[in-house]
Amino acid sequence: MTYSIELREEVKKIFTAFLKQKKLRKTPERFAILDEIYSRKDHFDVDSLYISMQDKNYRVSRATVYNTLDLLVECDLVTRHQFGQSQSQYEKAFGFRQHDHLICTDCNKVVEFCDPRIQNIQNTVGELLEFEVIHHSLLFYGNCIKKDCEKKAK
Amino acid sequence: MTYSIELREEVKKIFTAFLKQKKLRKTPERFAILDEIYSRKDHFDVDSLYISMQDKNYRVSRATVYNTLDLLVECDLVTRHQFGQSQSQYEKAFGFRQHDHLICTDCNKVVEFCDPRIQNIQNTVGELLEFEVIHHSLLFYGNCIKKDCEKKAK
DNA sequence: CTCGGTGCAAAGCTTTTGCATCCGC
DNA sequence: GCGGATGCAAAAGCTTTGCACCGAG
Repeated sequence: MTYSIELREEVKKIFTAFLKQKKLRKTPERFAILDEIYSRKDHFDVDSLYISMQDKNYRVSRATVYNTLDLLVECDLVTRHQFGQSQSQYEKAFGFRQHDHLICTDCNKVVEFCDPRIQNIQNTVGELLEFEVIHHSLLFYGNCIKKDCEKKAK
Repeated sequence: MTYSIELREEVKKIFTAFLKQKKLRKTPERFAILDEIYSRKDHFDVDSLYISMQDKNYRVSRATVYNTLDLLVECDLVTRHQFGQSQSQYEKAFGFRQHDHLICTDCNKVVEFCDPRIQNIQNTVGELLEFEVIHHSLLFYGNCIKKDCEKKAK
């Protein structure tokens, strides 16, 4: 759909502007990684992103993936999450409304939700404790009820 | 203060009951680790806990610390947090009201706060998405305003 | 006495770093 | 052409695992 293509063009412009402002180079690797991320629907970890790119015969090193992800997080095109304990999860962040996550501790499924009341809490807390809150992370952990939840074997 | 001692006794009873129920052994190491955790005021990571115990001439291995922490998390006497990206942070969890955290991205200071409205959100979301929410983690990231915040050198 | 728990060190995994080469500017 | 960026592999950090020995039940 054209919407998606327009979005990806806009995202490229934002990244280009960011790189220019930071006096960094517009390398093909950086844009290939950005493109791959925005072609994905969901959360992903570094390794699956890396492997996807290998599969498409676009050879980038893990080091470059990590490096580029840092830049994309810095310019708010990508969000970093810490759902489990081990590796970081990432997610595209532009053009999608802010949301939080519900994690099933049995099947590890991640479901998104959105509740405007979080903003109120953020405002209250920031004011009360004299903090300027930039962003937040709200995770609910629990179990799917009557859903296709299959407990993962340990 | 006596309160604290009573609390620690109660915590030991809970852990003992948990171990019994799970048919696990009540080893001195396990209780030494529990005791060390409940003598601490704040959040801590595995390594600082390990070092504290070495300093007090109580020799436990890192493996035992990890193992015991897993048990303590399982029986809800300890909470595991993922504030940054690297290692897990832990915190005693019994006898202290549930709270969430505000993290300064400049100086890494962690401040606690408590807002009952989170419970409402949890209820709504759980009902709406048919999840049984067991626990949550709400993190606000931002900067201290007019406080003793010193940007950490990179 | 049994077998779960511990300590130690080695292995595992994710992420970072060093260095030679490459290429955007 | 210069200096930043990449790729590769090696190193670093946190956590887990394997194995022999120890000690709680």
